[in-house]
Amino acid sequence: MNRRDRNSDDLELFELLEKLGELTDATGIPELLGRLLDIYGLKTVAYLGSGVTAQPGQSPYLAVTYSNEWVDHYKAQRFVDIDPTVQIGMRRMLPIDWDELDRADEDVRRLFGEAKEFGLGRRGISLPVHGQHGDRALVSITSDASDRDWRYLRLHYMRDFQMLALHMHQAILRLEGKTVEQARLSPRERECLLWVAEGKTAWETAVILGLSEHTVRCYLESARHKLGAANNTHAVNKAGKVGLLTQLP
Amino acid sequence: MNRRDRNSDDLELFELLEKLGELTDATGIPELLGRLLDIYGLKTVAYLGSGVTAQPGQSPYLAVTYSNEWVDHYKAQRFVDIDPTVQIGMRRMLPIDWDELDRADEDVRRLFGEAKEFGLGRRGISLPVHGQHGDRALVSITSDASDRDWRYLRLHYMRDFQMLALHMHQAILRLEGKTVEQARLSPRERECLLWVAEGKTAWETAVILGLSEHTVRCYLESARHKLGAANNTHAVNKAGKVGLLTQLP
DNA sequence: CCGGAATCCGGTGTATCTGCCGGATTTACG
DNA sequence: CGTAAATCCGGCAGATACACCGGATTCCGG
Repeated sequence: MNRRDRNSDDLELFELLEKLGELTDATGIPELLGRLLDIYGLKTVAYLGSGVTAQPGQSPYLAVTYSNEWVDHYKAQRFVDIDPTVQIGMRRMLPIDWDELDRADEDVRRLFGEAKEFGLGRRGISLPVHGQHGDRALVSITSDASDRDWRYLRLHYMRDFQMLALHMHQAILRLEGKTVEQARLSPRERECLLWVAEGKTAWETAVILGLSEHTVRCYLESARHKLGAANNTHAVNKAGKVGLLTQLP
Repeated sequence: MNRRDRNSDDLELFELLEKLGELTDATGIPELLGRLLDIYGLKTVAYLGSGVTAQPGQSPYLAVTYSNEWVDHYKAQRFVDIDPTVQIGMRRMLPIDWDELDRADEDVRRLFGEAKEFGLGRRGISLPVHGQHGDRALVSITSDASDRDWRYLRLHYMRDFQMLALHMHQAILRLEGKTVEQARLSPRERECLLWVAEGKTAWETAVILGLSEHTVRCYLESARHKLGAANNTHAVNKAGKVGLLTQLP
């Protein structure tokens, strides 16, 4: 693959980031992924998000340039359970080069073998993304670059896609409506909920804040109503997801 | 400031990342921060980490190139409570340019005014980092670049420091020996906790999962013990922070 | 073969939560 | 000047959570 001029790539990167921030619905995502393939000379790009949708226990969010055949085959074979890029990648912070993965397992070698047949590149990188409340994503790219090029390219891929992955995750969170309906809690309501989230009872919270237990209960009730929560546990979960409980040092 | 050759900067970046990965004790950090100032022509660099030490409720981890006077003054004035770079930066995913911050507040203007007197640059960016276990960090850089240069530089700073911030955080986690005592919940425990987090009662959860109410209570009790939580609310909060409620099966 | 973990089920007494009733003052905003 | 929101306080009945007691089978690895 020919190395392109760095600065022209840079411009395209920043334009793409801007586009990601301006997306208004999910239909634009495949086109953006396609442009990534062109700009960086990649074989495939994939986004796998977990905890980005509102409902629990939902299947993960998927946006890929893979063929439908590969996606179907992957699902049918339950590859996700053994795929080291997912199993390892989702449990670390730094990006990982697929060359570093352990391929001792028979099933794993089969996975990579079949992946190649379905059009994935020989080289790959997966970049983990960590959101604010347990939401996570994994952006994986593959390439057919030569060994010599790869040594050089992988570092630049890691750098650019670290940004791209983050912005992509943010965009998808936004599109999935995770950032809307930000309920506004009063300081006292937030404070009470904060201590309840730490496992304190209403009585303990009252002592901590120097209030009557009944007052604390009232604040909690109010907070539940504002958040549309069925109980304190639900309220803590909802508030936590939108960053209302992020207490600072 | 003169723009340096991109590729030479790139090499230095990747060397720095490697050095960060090889650090064996915290004494090497100030030197690394100093090199960042040289390489990127910055005025200051600062790392603020929360939840990186083993014990909870500890004071945040700080590694800065600021003068001691500024750090002392900042603490004495309790600036952290009003500092928008911290208040906003710690609550978002994407980096933020200090120019975008709201400076309507009188105290905020005083903060930025005094910061300049103590040697911080006129321009700044803060980059949030999210770890796997609810740990967070904020890497802030300042510069005295001209308006024209800044427009160009900020994007490249954001890109390089996105990586640097991540690796810096990872290095500090490693040096602080942050034990990954990630509680391991059984699938059933996780499932029960998931529905309780959605506001369901034990009885409702039992119906959803096709179990007896008592069994659900047992799983929840077990989950509480594993997580060291005082009650279900506490357990949901703890599990949510570390992604136990959103991760793949 | 044995220990541990995961999957299930039942009961009981007490603590806590939740919803709903009532009241109050202060502050901010149009 | 009225209205709304935030800050506080009290009580009560029923639902729910919590801890601690007991039991069971299955599966996996040492």
